[in-house]
Amino acid sequence: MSDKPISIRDVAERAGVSPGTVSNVMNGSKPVNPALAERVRQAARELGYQADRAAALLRTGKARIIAVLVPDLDNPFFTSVVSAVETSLRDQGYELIVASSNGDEATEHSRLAAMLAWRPAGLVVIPCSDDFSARARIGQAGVPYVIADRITREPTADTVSVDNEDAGRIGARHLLELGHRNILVAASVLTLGNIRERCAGIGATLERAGLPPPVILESGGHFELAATRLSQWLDTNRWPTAILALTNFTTLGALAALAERQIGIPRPISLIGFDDYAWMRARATPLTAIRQPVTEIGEAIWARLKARIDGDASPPAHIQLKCSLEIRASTAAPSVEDGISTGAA
Amino acid sequence: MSDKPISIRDVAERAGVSPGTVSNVMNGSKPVNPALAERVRQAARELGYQADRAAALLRTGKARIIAVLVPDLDNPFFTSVVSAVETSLRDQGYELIVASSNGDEATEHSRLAAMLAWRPAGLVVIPCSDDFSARARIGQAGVPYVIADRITREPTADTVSVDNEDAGRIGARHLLELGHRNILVAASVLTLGNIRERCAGIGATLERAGLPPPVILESGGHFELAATRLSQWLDTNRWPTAILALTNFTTLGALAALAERQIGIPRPISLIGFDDYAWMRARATPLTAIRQPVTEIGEAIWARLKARIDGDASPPAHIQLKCSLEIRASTAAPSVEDGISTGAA
DNA sequence: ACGGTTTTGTAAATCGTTTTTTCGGGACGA
DNA sequence: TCGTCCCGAAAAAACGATTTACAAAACCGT
Repeated sequence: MSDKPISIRDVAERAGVSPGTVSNVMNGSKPVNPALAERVRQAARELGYQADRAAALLRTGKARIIAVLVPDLDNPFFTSVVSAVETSLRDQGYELIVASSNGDEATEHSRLAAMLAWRPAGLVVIPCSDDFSARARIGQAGVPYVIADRITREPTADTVSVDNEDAGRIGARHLLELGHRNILVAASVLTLGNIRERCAGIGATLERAGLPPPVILESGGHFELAATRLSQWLDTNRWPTAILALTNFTTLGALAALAERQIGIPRPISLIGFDDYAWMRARATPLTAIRQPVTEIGEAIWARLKARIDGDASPPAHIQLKCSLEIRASTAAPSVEDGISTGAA
Repeated sequence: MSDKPISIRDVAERAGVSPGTVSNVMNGSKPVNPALAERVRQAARELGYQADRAAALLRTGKARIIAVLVPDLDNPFFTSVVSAVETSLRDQGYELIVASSNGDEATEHSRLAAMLAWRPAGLVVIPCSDDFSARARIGQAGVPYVIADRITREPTADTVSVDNEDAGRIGARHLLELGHRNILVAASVLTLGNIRERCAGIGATLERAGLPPPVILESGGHFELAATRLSQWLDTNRWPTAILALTNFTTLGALAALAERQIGIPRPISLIGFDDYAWMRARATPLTAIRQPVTEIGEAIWARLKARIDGDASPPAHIQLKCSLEIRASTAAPSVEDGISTGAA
């Protein structure tokens, strides 16, 4: 419709001042006469002036943009983190640009490069693999960044994640207290540090109770894969009395496998899910779940990133938030014939 | 680390050419001597040059940015659309900036204004209400845009949505064929055009079968609200033989209400869900569902938007994609005492 | 009243790219 | 051989905001 977007010049002309003054009024970088300022604001309002952010960015070199790179935009955990970050940013005049690496390292590199070309003020990345090789590229660009979720103690960068070992511990402890001794851990992919840490937490808890390490089934990244792997496993092994899922997709995989075989929950098999979504509650037997505090994760990411953007130069922080156990109906003491009915640990 | 990002000048100097030539090599806007071009490319590679997109944007006036505004980044339907769009954009050198209006009209306005300040090449918006008042603002900015999902035949803009009436019809027809005569429709909010259209499709189908209009329960936007409203309704009314949910949240609400009361599915109550997610399948009784083709929606949005960006000036198109019915175990003929066991329509 | 300091707004430089214009040399025709 | 045309590359202008440098005016104390 309107062919020419209105520039600062138009506003200046209308208010009878110079462009520089308009800029000062809008950003408050220099004091200006209140009367003039009002005239400028008036003119800006009348024309519907919106500063061209590209021009501002070019001059100042700092965009009010935060780039977020996640492995998968269809995974509700990742999107909920994005959502939480977006909520935090919103009021502070920042914009969010997102991209998905699709779990692919090459894509991760190229998407990262593309986003960095905008010279964003900050970067949030959930890497798609453990050795986050794109790190070098970020460092070179000199952009403040926070690594979330997957990598927990990168020495050169801030990280925000949950306390994965503890998450494993609380799940394992709960099952142990119920009397379970034969636990199957449904892990997604063991090449991911956070998954390994969750396993470690489980293993340590079992060991302290004088039990052998748990059976860990690496069931893959997506739902379908997890479902078939778990199905196969159940068909070829003696059933456990409990399954402990380590991601939301493996939780779904376990549910699917159990449902397909018409295996009851919590008997003969108890199930602990990971993450906490509405669909876990909207069931005949609501799922006991290890809840990650997604909102707090988002807030922590933004708090850290904002501090860095504002010049904080303290050594890299490694924030770990605690998961909580939401106890519901999908876990119970094992049936007598299955469980070794010694009391709780 | 490296304090100064490398500019086109650095590349030009290293290759012994002028900045303009470098630009021509990179964008292919003008032919250059192959030997020179290679030297330039070499230099660019060595320095790791990445054009500053802000500067490019300032000059050309068109950013390779697509802005997406959705009502809620925690609703998997919206994020799956975002994801599908992102996938389509990725290879074409566009970036995605997202914002959530949180279902709030004021926020919708302000977020929209903020995003438009980047002068994006295109805009995708899922409005948070029917009378999409922010439309004027977009028109003024002269940015090509596509309205998705909620508004189906805005006269002045391209729209992409599903064929909501048909979605209602296929759900109703399925239930009718099974013999259901007492159907509860779990709508979210009737102020939304797409929901009203789905209801209309259901109503029309029932009417054609000589049946009275269905009971429509407006159960609200989030899961919790839907769950309590449905619970209350079930406690105070005679039970239907089937529930037809019109959004993924109301599907969850219905599941929760039924589970809480230990009401069986599909008997005494059948349930049709809306959208199709893994959690609908990973159940003892997998859910019959009306599936929206999210990937196709995303692709259609991008196709339309890309055409507009490239100058297509044809009259506004209103693309409607068909939903499909995924028949699973949650629907069955009503029990004899409940259903009027006349054959299918 | 005067010199000096502090405000207050303007003019101009600047950011890094793209694009238009200019320029120089080689090719071609007469 | 000279003039013209053409081509490829360099030079310069432009984009729109911010910011520095600067000029003018106001203000201060002695």
